[in-house]
Amino acid sequence: MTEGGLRARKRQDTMQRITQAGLRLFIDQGYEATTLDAIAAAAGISRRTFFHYFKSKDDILLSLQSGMGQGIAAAVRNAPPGLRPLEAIRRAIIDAVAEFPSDEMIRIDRLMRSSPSVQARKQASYVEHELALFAALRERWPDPEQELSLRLTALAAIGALRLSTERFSREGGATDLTTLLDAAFDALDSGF
Amino acid sequence: MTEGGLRARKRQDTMQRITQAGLRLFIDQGYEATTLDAIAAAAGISRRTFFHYFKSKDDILLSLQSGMGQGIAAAVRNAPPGLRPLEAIRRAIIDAVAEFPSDEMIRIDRLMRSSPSVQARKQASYVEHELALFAALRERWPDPEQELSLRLTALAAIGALRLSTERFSREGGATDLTTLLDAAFDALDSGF
DNA sequence: ATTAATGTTGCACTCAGTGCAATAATAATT
DNA sequence: AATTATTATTGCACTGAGTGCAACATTAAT
Repeated sequence: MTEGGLRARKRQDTMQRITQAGLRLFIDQGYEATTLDAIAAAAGISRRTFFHYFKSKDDILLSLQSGMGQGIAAAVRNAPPGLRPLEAIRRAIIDAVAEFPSDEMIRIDRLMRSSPSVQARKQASYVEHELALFAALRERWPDPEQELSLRLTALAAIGALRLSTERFSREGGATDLTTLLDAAFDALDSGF
Repeated sequence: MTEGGLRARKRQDTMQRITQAGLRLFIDQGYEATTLDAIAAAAGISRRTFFHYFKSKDDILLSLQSGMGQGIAAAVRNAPPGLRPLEAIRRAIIDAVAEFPSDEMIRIDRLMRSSPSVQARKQASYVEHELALFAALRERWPDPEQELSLRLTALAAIGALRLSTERFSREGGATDLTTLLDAAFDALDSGF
């Protein structure tokens, strides 16, 4: 899985340095107040090089959340038979979420809330998650008649994830994220 | 309702000039290729003054869609008794959407899709709509036990609106928006 | 008519992001 | 091991969005 090339290793290393330098500066000085020059300097690269690793300043934060959509979709694809879609998604999401350390999640979410543009792009990334999940659902339960329903299921499920994580980090982790997710999916189960 | 003051009238006038000039330029040259200088010049104001009317270039497009959330929420607040929340919302949304001329809606949506940052902020504005709708639902059906369910109802309903309008403009208006909305709400009615 | 409040503008500035061309580092080839 | 081809890094110069400030103009209030 891990490419042994020197290039790949260096690249991974640099990317991590950027992310860590960015996070530390964001936490210390605030997101908007942190310039790309500062991040690049702290990461030991030039300002210009930064843009070979990230397309924008926002992407530093966004990248930390980006793997989740694919993870959920993959888990749904491999869901055991006999489950309703919503139940398969519920398990996939709860598993995927368990990967992330709570305190980091809270810190990142706090940062995201501090910048309107990041906040907006975060919402857009949820839509990406919806689409990835929907694609997985179509493969697993192929039925042209039910496509709209599946699309809405994906929307509601990612929405449940969004509400739960939002409340989780707003409360500073007071309630267990799994508990919040269970409550949300129970509510979805009982319909509108 | 209409303030007779000269200031207010001038202000409204200028705002409209900006919006129209912006739209025309966006359509002609593309969103990204249109600079604020060009818009300001076309609207007969200075670049600096533009920022007294809009907080950003994105807001020109966003403002065209901004009234809807409040409209839906207001309609829900005044919904006739005896309706389930979802049914009240369905009617409110269908009414609100009927206000907007189809072709303009399609043109604006096309523009929004051309710019990642606008696209992102559009998703964020849907979240605002969700919250406005949720606030209205809480007033109309106050029940602390059901808050989560109402929050998810708002989420799913605005989601249905999002999917429907998205498909509507992607197809260039091939299917009537009301038809798409009815299908989406029917799907929501039958649960997951 | 005078004063107070608000709107408009220009200027100078910061910062994000991009294209380009030169240079340096790694990989592939013989 | 030396050479050649790829790919990464950097500096430079530029565009364009957005902000603070102070001067000036316009509308409103007295």
